Amino acid sequence: MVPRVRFAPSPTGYLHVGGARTALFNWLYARRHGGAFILRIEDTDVERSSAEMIDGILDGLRWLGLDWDEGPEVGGPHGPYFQSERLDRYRQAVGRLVAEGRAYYCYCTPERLRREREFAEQRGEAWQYDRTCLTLSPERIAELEGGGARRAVRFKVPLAQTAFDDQVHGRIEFDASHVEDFVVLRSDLHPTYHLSVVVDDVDMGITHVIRGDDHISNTPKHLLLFEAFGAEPPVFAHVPLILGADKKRLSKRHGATSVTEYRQQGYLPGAMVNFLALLGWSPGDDSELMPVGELVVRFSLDGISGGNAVFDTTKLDWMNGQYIATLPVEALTAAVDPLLAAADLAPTAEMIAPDTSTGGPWLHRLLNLLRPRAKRLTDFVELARPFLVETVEYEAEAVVKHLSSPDIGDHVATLAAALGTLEPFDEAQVEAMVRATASARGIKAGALIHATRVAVTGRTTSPGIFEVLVLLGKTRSVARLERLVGFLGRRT
RNA sequence: GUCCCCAUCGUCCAGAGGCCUAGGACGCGGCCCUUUCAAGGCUGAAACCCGGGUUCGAAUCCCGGUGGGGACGCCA
Repeated sequence: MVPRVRFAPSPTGYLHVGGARTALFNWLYARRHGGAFILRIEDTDVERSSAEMIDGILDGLRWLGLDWDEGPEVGGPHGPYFQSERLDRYRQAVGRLVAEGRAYYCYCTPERLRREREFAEQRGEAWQYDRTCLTLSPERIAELEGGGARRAVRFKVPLAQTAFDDQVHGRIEFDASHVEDFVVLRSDLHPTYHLSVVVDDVDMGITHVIRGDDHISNTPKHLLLFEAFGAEPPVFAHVPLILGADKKRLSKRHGATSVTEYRQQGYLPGAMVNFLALLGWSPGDDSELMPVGELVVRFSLDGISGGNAVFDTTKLDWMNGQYIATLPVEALTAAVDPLLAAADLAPTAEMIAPDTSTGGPWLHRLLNLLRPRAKRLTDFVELARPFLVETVEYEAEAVVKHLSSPDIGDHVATLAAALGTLEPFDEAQVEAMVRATASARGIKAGALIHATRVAVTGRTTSPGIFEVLVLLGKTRSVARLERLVGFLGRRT
């Protein structure tokens, strides 16, 4: 049997990291077993759904690389994949339930039900629908209908014991007496969630339902509906929830919760996928860094753990750094380029021109130098700034820390002169010259190096200074050293 | 309140009766490398929620407690 799984988001918000992980698990399962990953939009709540949210969710999935086999934009044999376009189907299914006596019309007003619930809550009790409308006399019904009363449809929950073998929790049993006669069709003729999921899962031939833990208590309702429709229920796997640092359900107040935000913050989709996969799942050994292809091969439902997981971005940062470290330089350049442009640091044509003598475009060499120092793509902007501006700004701290010695200007001037005639201008030669100059002037190499760093980057920190000098090239390096000499001269 | 799920280092996971003196990763401390910052290497501190069972033997099985989470809508 070819597995068919689905991700069924409700477009009432952006793609949440919890939703993204649910989608990922479904996708991994489908790809692992050569099955189909179906995307279905649960937009039956017209009040809260919007086209903008749908686009956001689709974008988020695409960014993560979770492609769907059936669903919006790609279509498929079981469409439509928007629940808002399947209303007739739901009404038909409900009609069948009513005809078979498995469901009944309910004329109770939402106000009355709400009051009942509030009373019960005040008494510290749970309240279940009292089945008022199950036993209405034909006369009373005629009266209500004649009066134009709005009616919803409720499922008549049978006296039963429901049970299922959850793939992550094992056997879970529920007594249906704890389930009230829930509404399946609202008075505005829109189906409720419970009805539409089951109808669609049956229609779309879903074999495995992988969803959040919060749906465990809904499962009995769904099981009852599958039974009422005479359909075989799918296999269920309820994955634990993602919590914030305070162990509360992850929400806005914990910081970024949508994948779009993480994208904007400079995270790589591969890192995000790897990180999310490890939240609540493990391959069974100590593997951590697994590209998506490996995740696909190793994914299994029984590797999903039962407890909730705290979303800790510290580890995500580390993982992102690992992915940045190994990203092909072309891809890295493409990812960083728009960020540089946005910061008014757009690389020039010469910077990206192929350079056979040095093994690659100048920009590639720069990014490779910066790479181990970046945790997020956005870090590259500040890291690269000194290399992409014409004149660097000297940070006050750097000036105080490394340019206080009275003779430092002379030392730098000497170095500038020496480097100006250096040939070839490569790392070994530059290093030898810097050290020789320091030695000849009777100062520590470190002192000269620090001053040089301030001259060429304006900062106290940078990649290795010899690499930096070579990358900048002789002309620019010397010019920057000389400019510092001028700066110091003016200062004193 | 009722029902359900869960419970190993601060965090994410490994562990499915003896392999556990409880392993890995992030983070944190130290050391090394070193011109700075990173990266990298080595290393240290850090946990089986509590109480009863079962068993020759329990982190692993059972029961209870406690704690955390979830669900109880004409939301999904």
